[in-house]
Amino acid sequence: MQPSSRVTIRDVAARAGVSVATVSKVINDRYGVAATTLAKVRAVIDELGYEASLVAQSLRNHKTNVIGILVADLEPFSTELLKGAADAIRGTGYELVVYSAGGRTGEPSGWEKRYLSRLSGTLVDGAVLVTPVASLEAVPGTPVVAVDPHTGPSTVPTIDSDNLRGAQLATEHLLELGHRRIGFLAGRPDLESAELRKTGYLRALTAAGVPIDEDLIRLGAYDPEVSARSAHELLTSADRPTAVFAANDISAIATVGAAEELGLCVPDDLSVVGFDNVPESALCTPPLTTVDQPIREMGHRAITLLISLIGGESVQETHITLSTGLVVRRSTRALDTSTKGGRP
Amino acid sequence: MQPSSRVTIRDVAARAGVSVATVSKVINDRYGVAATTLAKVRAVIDELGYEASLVAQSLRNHKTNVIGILVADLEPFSTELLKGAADAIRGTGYELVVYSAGGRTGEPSGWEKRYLSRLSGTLVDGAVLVTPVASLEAVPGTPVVAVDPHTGPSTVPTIDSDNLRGAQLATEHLLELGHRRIGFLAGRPDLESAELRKTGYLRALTAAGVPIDEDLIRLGAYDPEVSARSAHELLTSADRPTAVFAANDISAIATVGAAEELGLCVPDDLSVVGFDNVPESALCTPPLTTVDQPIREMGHRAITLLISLIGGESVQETHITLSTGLVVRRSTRALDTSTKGGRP
DNA sequence: GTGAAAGCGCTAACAA
DNA sequence: TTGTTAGCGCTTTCAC
Repeated sequence: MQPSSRVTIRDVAARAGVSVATVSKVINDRYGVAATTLAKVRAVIDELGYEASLVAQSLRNHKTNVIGILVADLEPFSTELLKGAADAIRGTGYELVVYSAGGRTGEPSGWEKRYLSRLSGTLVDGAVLVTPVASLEAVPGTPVVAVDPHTGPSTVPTIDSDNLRGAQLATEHLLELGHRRIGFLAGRPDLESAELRKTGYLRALTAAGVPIDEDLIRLGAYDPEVSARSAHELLTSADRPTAVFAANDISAIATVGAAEELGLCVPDDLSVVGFDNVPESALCTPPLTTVDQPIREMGHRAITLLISLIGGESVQETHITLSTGLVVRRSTRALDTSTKGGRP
Repeated sequence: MQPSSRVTIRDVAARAGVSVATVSKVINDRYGVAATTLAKVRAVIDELGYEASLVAQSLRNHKTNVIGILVADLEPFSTELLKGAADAIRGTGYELVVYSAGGRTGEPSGWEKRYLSRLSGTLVDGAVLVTPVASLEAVPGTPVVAVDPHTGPSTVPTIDSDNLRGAQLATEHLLELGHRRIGFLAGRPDLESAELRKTGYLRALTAAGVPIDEDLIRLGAYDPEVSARSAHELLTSADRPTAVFAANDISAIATVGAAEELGLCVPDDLSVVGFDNVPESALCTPPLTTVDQPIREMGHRAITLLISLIGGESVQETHITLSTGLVVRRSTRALDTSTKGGRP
């Protein structure tokens, strides 16, 4: 008597004394159902609390009105992006489902392709990929947008932020404050975005006529411990930098920590600029001057672009780069030449 | 020639010159396949880049190894919770998929039930519900855990945090600092958690022998504007409070803002305590003293509980309340009777 | 060791 | 207006 398993269209049909086809018509508001039948079927549906199985429907139809977002993991960057995506999806008639690979290592870049194949043509009408490496070629039949693909130019439509320009802004800011010995904590060398940040740093220095000092460039690897170690080396070196530009916020926070340990005061003794990957960067004491990535807007744009693609619209701009800006907070200061840090 | 639609098991079978049944056996590592056949099929699978359709599989099998999290919207609270859930899922063999209703209004509480029915028995083995109102009775056949169900005791297993105790802690903190006129910005009256916070406030006052002044209790409704207005009224009233406890962080931040507008300095002229719903509360200047909800841990516990339930383990504790703590930051201060705020 | 056939829950022709 | 039928992609007996 107790329906331990799910109520199916057949249960409804049997109870209402009609065929499953008729029930299907009722569910989908198709024409050709007598008013009395309609009412009866509706009543039974309510009575049984029937809901059509999304899975069976997707298997049959090939349109699902669901957009998938594939993220490598649910961490600050991706969750921030999700908020933007959620904003964008509102009122579009699409639903959003997020698939998290759970930060699994092991499969270097395979899971996104696997997942996409398993879902495409069935559960989702299109997908947004937020994964470290988006090397996949366009998947046949399923529109895809990659967000911040950390690898070089790809054939899939893309949303990213202007890492190059952001890094230039950061470096120029420090130069304008009078700094000449500016350290750089690099990101992960395998990520395109990290390389762009480095390029921006180098380019700004060169443009200002400041010679590149390789000793001022260390690996931060977006990792708190690696960054702390590198920052420590940097700050205890003979001719230490008076400012540091860190390729992401984790590195920047680690740098502030290292400075404090050495008794250096930020920003009085050392200026620090970070590059936002998470919205919480400002939590740092003192609040960090950072390059601001419009993470939420990236999520927003990814969804709108994808929806156009699904709709079959011919989109001209398929590689969108959103601009970054510098947010000056209390971790940078003009270089006071009288108390300058080098050669104490 | 170009397979515009997805590669199916039939394509593989045809190409390998075997039946679909054989391919299925290969995919699922079933016994009874000759080594040569196995190799050939595997080769074709690789060649064609075939992946089994998750949808078709779930329709057939009834175990999916997928856990669903249903959230009303992707906002700071839910995304924070997701991080905890993602932590918990790691290494369990389950995948996580998040369904967002996109903050749709209109359907007061219907969508969660609808979605759950549409997914259960098919796409997910169980679900975590993070929705304002979790009034649904246990769904037949699908284990469910509700997080922070804002409605009264329900039959479904539950994870929440100790709103009552947290509110008491906050109020006691202010009392210990010498405050007697303590304002309260209430949350949404329709939410159980908000009412508990109010009860905690009242109880602490009563326990301390401080009479309740209804004029000090205003509606904040978890809304920045409503809160700002109420805070303004509170702070411009004849005998204004020297401290305010706000039922959530949004209200608390609005209170600080209102105080600043009136030229009141926090914490010198007014102490403010908030109740965390998001991790960013500390961004406020000055950093807020808040009641800390272990949001991530709630997500974590929800998943582990759900997995036990799916596994059919008999779980004794199905209503778990995680403790809250007070985090004292720079928005509260002992009442200096010489500069006390009332009757200036 | 392999394949034909039934069926998961649903929809869309087409018949009746 | 209604029901019958075929089939979406897959798994699983059960013959061969």
